[in-house]
Formats: sequence, structure tokens, C-alpha cells
Amino acid sequence: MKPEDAFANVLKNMRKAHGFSQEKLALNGGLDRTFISLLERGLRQPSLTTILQIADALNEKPDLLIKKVKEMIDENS
Amino acid sequence: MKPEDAFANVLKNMRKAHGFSQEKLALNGGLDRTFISLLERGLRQPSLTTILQIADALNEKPDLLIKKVKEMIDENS
DNA sequence: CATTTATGAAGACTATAGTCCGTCGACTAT
DNA sequence: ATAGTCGACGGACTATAGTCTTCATAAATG
Repeated sequence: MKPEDAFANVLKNMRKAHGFSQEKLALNGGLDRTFISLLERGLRQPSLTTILQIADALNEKPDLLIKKVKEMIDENS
Repeated sequence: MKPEDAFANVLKNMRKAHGFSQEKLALNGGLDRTFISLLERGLRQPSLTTILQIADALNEKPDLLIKKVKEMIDENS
């Protein structure tokens, strides 16, 4: 499983768990709504800064986010 | 403190702790030697894939890497 | 029914991630 | 002296991160 696909899944799950819309999340993190859409569809991968922005917007620790991504990759390897 | 500066510090520390040269690390992770140099000088920031490649090359968990980066940012805020 | 909300999607664009070529100076060992 | 390793640094280049605008559509909602 590719990093962008793992990140897509984790992001979508965590966002929905927090009851945010893509737009709300984008505004919280200072990102573009359509870019969140691209990320959740696995068509883009985030940079370090974007990872931190998204974790912050979700009120989650960035290392938890990455841990879940890594687990998702390893489980589907 | 900016994410690329925090990452630069963490990367350099962890690489030296493992006794790797920049070139050895680059080869281990399938990256370019000069790009590792740019990262360690804070002139570039990594993408998600690069974070995973570097963590792998260092035999470290990527979430530990990110945790250290976040701590470095928070400590110097 | 009309309107709002949420998301997908495309196109054009700018900034930057990442590669590949090389040179240089500092240091170490032969 | 010279050969080797290491890292800083440069230029030129390609791929992609990220923005902005817009349109389409399906699902609520009043």
C-alpha cells in the first residue's frame, strides 16, 4: 500500500471521527478545501508542514497520525 | 521554529547517533545525497514518503521521528 | 420546489520537493 | 604529496505539492 493511500484512509477516518467537513478542516488548518479532497482520494501526499497543519486542525498529535499511517501500510503490505 | 529547521536538527542528530554518513543514509533510503544535505541544512522539508524512507533507512519508527520534530518545534516556540 | 451543504472533479497556475551533474575545502590516512 | 571520505554548495532540470476558480451533483433542509 502506497503512503498516499494510507494517508488518505487515516485522514478521512480521523476527520469523520471529529465530525468535520473537508471545508471545516481546511479552514482550521489553513489549507485549501480541494487539496483536502485530493489527499483523501490518495491523489496527493502531504509535506511535513501539511501533516503538522492537519494534525493541529484535528487536535491530534502528528506522531499519532503517522503511527496510524505506518500501521495501515504494514497491515496491507 | 519552522518545521524544516526542526526536521533538520532531528535528522542530523539521529543520523549521527547511528554513525551514518549522509551518503550512506541516502543509499539506504533510496534518496539523493545532496537532498539529505539540503534537509539537514533546513533548506528543504520532506514529503510523507521521504519521511518514511528516512525513518526506514535509520531503522527507526516514523512516528518517533515526527514526535521529536514536534517536540523540537514546541520547545523552541 | 428551492436552497443550502458537502464533495468530486477539472484546468491553470506558482512554489517547492527531489534528482543529477559537478566543484570545493577540511580532514584523515597512506 | 596524494588518495579517500565527508559535507557544503552550485546550477539545471523534472515531478509534484498546494492554491484558486469553477462547474456538477447528490443529499439534506426549510
